[in-house]
Amino acid sequence: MDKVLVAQELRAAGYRLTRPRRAVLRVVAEATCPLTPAQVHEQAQVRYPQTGLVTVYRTLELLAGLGLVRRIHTEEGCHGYVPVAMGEAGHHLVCTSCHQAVEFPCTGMEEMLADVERLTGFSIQEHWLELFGLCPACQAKKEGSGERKED
Amino acid sequence: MDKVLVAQELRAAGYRLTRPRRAVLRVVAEATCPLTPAQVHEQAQVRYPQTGLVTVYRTLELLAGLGLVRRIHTEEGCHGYVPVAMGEAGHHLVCTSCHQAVEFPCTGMEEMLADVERLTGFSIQEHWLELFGLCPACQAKKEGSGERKED
DNA sequence: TCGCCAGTTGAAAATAGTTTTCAATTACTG
DNA sequence: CAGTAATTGAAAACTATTTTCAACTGGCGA
Repeated sequence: MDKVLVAQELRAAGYRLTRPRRAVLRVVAEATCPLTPAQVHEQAQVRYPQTGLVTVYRTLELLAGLGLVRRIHTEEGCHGYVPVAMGEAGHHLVCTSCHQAVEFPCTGMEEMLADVERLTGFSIQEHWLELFGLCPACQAKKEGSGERKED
Repeated sequence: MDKVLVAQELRAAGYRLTRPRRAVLRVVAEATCPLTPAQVHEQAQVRYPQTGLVTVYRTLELLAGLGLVRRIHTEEGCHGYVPVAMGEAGHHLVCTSCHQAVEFPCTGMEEMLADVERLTGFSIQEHWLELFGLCPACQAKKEGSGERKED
């Protein structure tokens, strides 16, 4: 998700492009794993030190409402935000060791949903799939350094 | 999930079977949709009025640790608990109108996971799939009474 | 360019959710 | 039935989030 584009969308929706918003925007856009509001705040202050935590909350809510970032729930840290590109279609694959999150090609989901609709009579509106596992780097790390670490 | 069996497992794990625990146990066992700690507390007080909220938290944590109830995250209400039977394998299908949650037959998940592992190099440990939609009853309700309601 | 002014901000206070502390209570054992 | 350690509830402590409000500022029009 390009930060400039996001900024334009903000403007287009009639919101001002302020310094703290820029900072928050950029932090989330560059995130590679879900960030809590507190983490976003900390990062945002690197770019614009006066940034207040309250503004971070407000901005994240705003961006989420516009669909420019995605709010997700994870086991540790209940509220997390990721760039839309990462959260699109409600899928993500999270490394349980380094916490990086990546998108993944999701094959066969349509059929599965159709099956479930057929079998249960529900009409499905949305789905949300999270996979947890070890990324290639962390797998290598564990094998390399003696199996012992459990994070 | 049979409440009696859960009670036995608790005992087997070396914990006492107290009145407030019984109450919490039973409430969660009979739940048909995810309950927040506060909701569990409210329900538990019907069965044992002195039940304290603190004990509810402690008991839910205990039961979750033993794998007797499952802690899940939903959009509204971040922490929710459901009977294991309902949360097994990390799937559930929730009605966005009446909030009932049901299990569903999950076809093709194995292959999908295998595909994702092949394509990303991750080794997947766990998955978690939530589907949101309208149950048959709520679909009928909406059609019947003039399309207007949005919950 | 300058000034206006509604949208936006940060600090502090308020609220909500969860955990810790601790003395009193209670389920289980003998 | 008594002893005792696990468990409890109330209150206090924390943490996360939202609201309030006076001060500030981005972007428009002159």
